[in-house]
Amino acid sequence: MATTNQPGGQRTSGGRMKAKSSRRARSVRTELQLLRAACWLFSERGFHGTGIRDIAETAGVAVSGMYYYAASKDEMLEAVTRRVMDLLMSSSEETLRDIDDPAERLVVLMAVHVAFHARNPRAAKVADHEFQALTGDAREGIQQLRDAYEGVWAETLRAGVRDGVFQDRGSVARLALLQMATGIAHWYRPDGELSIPQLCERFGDMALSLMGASRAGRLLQVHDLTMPDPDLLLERVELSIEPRNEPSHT
Amino acid sequence: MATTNQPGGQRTSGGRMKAKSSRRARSVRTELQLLRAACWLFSERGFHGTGIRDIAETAGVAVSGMYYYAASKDEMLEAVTRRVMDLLMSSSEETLRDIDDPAERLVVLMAVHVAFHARNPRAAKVADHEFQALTGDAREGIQQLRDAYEGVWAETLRAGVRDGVFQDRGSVARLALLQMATGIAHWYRPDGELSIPQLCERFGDMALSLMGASRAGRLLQVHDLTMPDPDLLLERVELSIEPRNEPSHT
DNA sequence: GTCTATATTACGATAGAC
DNA sequence: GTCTATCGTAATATAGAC
Repeated sequence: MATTNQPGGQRTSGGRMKAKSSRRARSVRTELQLLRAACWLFSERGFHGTGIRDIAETAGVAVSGMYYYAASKDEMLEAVTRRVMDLLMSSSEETLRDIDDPAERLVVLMAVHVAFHARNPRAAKVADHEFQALTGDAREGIQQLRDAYEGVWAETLRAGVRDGVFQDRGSVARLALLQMATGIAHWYRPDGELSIPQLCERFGDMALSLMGASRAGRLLQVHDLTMPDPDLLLERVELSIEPRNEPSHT
Repeated sequence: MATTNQPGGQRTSGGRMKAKSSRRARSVRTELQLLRAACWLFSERGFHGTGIRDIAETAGVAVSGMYYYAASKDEMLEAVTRRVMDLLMSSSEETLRDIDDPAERLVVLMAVHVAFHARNPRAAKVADHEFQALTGDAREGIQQLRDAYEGVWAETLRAGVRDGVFQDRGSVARLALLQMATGIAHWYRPDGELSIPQLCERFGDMALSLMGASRAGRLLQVHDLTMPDPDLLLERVELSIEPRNEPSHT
């Protein structure tokens, strides 16, 4: 997860802010603080509602210092969003590995999605709502990531319908499932009535209910299925740029 | 729905932009065009991403002409949002009148919510996502309307749980139900696979499934219940400020 | 790597003529 | 009621010293 920090080291990137052709090394710490500040502020005030002065001040650097790490405000938004989508995708695929049963795949997908959104609400909100402020290639790239992620859900639902485990509720079902879980980023609080594992189970149950999941004429519940280990799950959805506390600079 | 337009007429307001102590009358047509332009642009680019020049140009008036109708950009956002919440609330209450059964109340609430969001996606997006750009009293006022609306849902679910018709899934269920239907504003297209009445029925079924709605040991479906007349429903959710087509000025 | 200082444009809002 | 013209500020981004 940590990037190399050797002088002159070429980073292959893929989610990080663009490497300029500079001979100097970059401070990993500063880069992280900038992304965290951007993540926090974009989620709190929106992309257009956030000024580069706000980001720089929150991160504790001068405005021009920011431009050593990112070529523009847009690039910071892209960096935050791409990290979210990358981790969401990779943690899903990793957790789905070796699971074939459609019902189990659905509750796993839901558990990853729920855990991610509860654990990284700020970053998730940015990726879900602010990414549309991007334009051109950046937006297209993010859109492809989103499509790929939704594709995994679509395949899982289709397989379940084919096997007769799920009712066929069309693509509407996928959109409804994703939307209801994504909303968690807006209201989840660590001191709420449910812990993250409990939230995963409840949303798993709701997903199975919503798809009318049944086997041998009996309705399925999460309780009947094998769930991923909660600790492992929480570890997999850990995102480094999620702001840990309200920044004191503000 | 139409406001009086007599010179010097005092408007009691309640959702409209503030009446200044002006002796001149206001053009209802211009006011509507301004709100429509604001609605369109706020939904497309976000509140902070929209300039007053954009709004004025789209509405076909000079920038200063706008300020004859609204004291600030904030006030326009408040006006749009308040109209959304007012209509959502009033159409729900009207359609719920004389319906006591919790399961029927749930599918009616869902039908109104779905129809509203499919029919007025731009306005709904503004009310759902941009209202947080408001500050102070304006924000508090809108928040109260939202709380009141969610309260109707909460009561309905609680009654259903009390009667043993719904499973108890806590407040999480309410949030999930609202969220999944609200998402319609993001993806619904009039030329999609489902018409609005069909969408209402499908979401009604999903809501019943999600709540595990059953009576006499048999799972409930919308098909088993009385639904409001689709035409009447669509008429009730008609919002005057929803932009009808993409503005040509842009 | 990070800073101070500044260029340049866009923003929200207003004054005052008609 | 709607316009043209403009004010003052804040925005993004860059130049160049250290």
